[in-house]
Amino acid sequence: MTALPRPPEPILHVDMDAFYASVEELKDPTLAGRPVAVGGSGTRGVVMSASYAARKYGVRSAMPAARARRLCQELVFVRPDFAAYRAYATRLREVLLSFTPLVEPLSLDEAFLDVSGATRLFGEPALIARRVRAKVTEELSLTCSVGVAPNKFLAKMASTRSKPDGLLVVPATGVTAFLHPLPVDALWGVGERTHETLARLGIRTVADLAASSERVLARVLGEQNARHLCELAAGRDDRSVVPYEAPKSVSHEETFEHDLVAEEDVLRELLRLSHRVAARLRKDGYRARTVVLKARLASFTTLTRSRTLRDPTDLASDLYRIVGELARSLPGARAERSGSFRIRLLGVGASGLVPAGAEQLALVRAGRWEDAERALDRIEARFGRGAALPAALLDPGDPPTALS
DNA sequence: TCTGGGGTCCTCATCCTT
DNA sequence: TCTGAAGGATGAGGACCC
Repeated sequence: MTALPRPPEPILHVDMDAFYASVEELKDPTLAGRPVAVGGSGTRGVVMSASYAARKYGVRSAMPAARARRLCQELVFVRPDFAAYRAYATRLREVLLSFTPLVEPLSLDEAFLDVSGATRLFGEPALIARRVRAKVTEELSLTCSVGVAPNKFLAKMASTRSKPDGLLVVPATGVTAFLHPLPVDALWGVGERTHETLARLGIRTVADLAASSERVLARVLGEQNARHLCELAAGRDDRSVVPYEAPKSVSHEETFEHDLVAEEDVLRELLRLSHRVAARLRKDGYRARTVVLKARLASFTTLTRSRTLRDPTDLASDLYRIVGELARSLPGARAERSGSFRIRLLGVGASGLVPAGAEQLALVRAGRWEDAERALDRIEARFGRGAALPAALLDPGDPPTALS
């Protein structure tokens, strides 16, 4: 059997419609058709996902919760349930893998597919896209939008333009006609800042960008960005669909309902975040060489500090020791007790990841800490997060709780 | 208007080694 | 031994994505 030639539009981008909000509507059918926003818990929240009924009022993701409430009085706010979203994402992945093994998840709710090897079995890419949409609806009771195009960037642009519940094919012969009339900020990678910069140069559409000099763009955007944007404006993107990529970093961060002022509060939160990051590293089988502290002050200034270790670690005690030192060295940290150093967000990150098995022979580790933290992992695996905590994270007012 | 959480990638500055 | 250039590693910050 001879292989079929590679089709001119072999890449699909599958994007679920209002994913988190739609899952919430499935969990609670009384929400169906009502304006729903996921996120926005507390006074400092933002909207993570809005149902299409909410979008009619102008509610958008990343919008502050207070503003969303002003736009839509009947808006129903739901706390995010990531366990449910992950469960649906797993089912979505199974559906996509039933068409091709070349599935590259981009986030919980979207993925690229390279279907060039699947046409003999399932037909032309556009037909595969229709089948994917039907099967997603059948298996998950959710809708998705699909873009079909010669490359990943164009497929992504196509799915965005087809939302909600749509399908758009960008033929290899129609790339310029599809791309050039679009506003330049429709391009992947052009956010608010770049949009402003381009507008100052009189660049408003993709056609304007395509007609611009790369040297002029490089002066204002940097060489790499300029080259990248010129490639996109021409519809070129040679990245292939990569089914699995190892993570490059792991982090946890939290914005507090009330700013932290006292040093002991900051350290307690750092300890908690260190345990979450370390548990994640151990669960995924990585150790980190670089430890990162992130702090956002009340002024919204964000500071990051990092330190690279000689020996990689997956222990919270190591992460905590380092982020604690980094926190104490922040400018203004000494003024904490006077109340002038207020922290709205703290984050702990780990990068420079290496597989945990790769350097175990080189390790002479503090055995007791490692044993203790692995015991915490086992208890959490059995009884859920927070079932066991380091003593420093217990509220002194809490009575001891028995596991039942 | 008042800004989440978890990521990736890029730029620029600085330090260190060759 | 000193000096300067080049290049890699590291650290900080910013922009962007969903």
